[in-house]
Amino acid sequence: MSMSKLFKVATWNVNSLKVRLAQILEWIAQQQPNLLALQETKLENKNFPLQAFADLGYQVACHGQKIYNGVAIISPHPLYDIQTSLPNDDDPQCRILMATIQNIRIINLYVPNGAAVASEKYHYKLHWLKQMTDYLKQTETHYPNRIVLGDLNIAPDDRDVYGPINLRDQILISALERQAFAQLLNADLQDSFRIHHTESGHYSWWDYRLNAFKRNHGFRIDHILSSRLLSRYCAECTIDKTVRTYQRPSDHAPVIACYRICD
DNA sequence: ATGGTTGGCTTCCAA
Repeated sequence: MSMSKLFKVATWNVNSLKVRLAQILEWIAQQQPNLLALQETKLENKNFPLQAFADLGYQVACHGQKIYNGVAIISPHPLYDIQTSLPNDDDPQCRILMATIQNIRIINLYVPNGAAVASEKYHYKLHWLKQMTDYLKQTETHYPNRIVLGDLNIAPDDRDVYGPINLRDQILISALERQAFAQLLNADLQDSFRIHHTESGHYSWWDYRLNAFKRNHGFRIDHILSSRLLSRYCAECTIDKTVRTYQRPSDHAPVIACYRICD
């Protein structure tokens, strides 16, 4: 008889770790994830509150800068082979953090937002995604157990956005972005949320403006993608929408996936 | 109709 345990993985764009620290610590204490990937920490590594996480039994790998961006991986397990950029990449923006945990290669991404279709930032986003996709395809066979997660800043199809007709071809849902997302999935990755849910209306981000959360005007842009081998063991994937109702919330809610892995 | 909110350490930029 083979024994398995649940390995709980989460991703959360916290929009400033400093502002959200108490919420994050409380959430970890409640959820006890085996892995939490954070984006938009907006914090230099030297200012990361390591001790607060150590007090909960968690260790941290972080890759941050002042004002913008910043990613971190929080886990009770040892973190191996940490990488903070793609090979031969000189991008000064802190958007990538990779580590191996429990024999699973974890790739935490804060994909560029893109600002507006056809803008300079939009082209940077598409170029960035192309570089990442090429890397993921090149390294596909090295990591049969792989999870790519984070704020991917793309709503993959019309089920993932509140007003697909009115918002057609806007940022986060434009045809080229969706094409880039599909290319990313071609690197042996499956959308864990869509393994378990096929219906529309589930979102992970709601704009702070215009009562978007109250009206459920959201986008599903935060994702947990896993290699096909690992996807077979994905038991569930949910979005913790309650977090968005907290006082002074991040504009994103955490996405959680659980995998049955062998002892 | 193209609105308005949040975070950072700015006199605006990014989301």
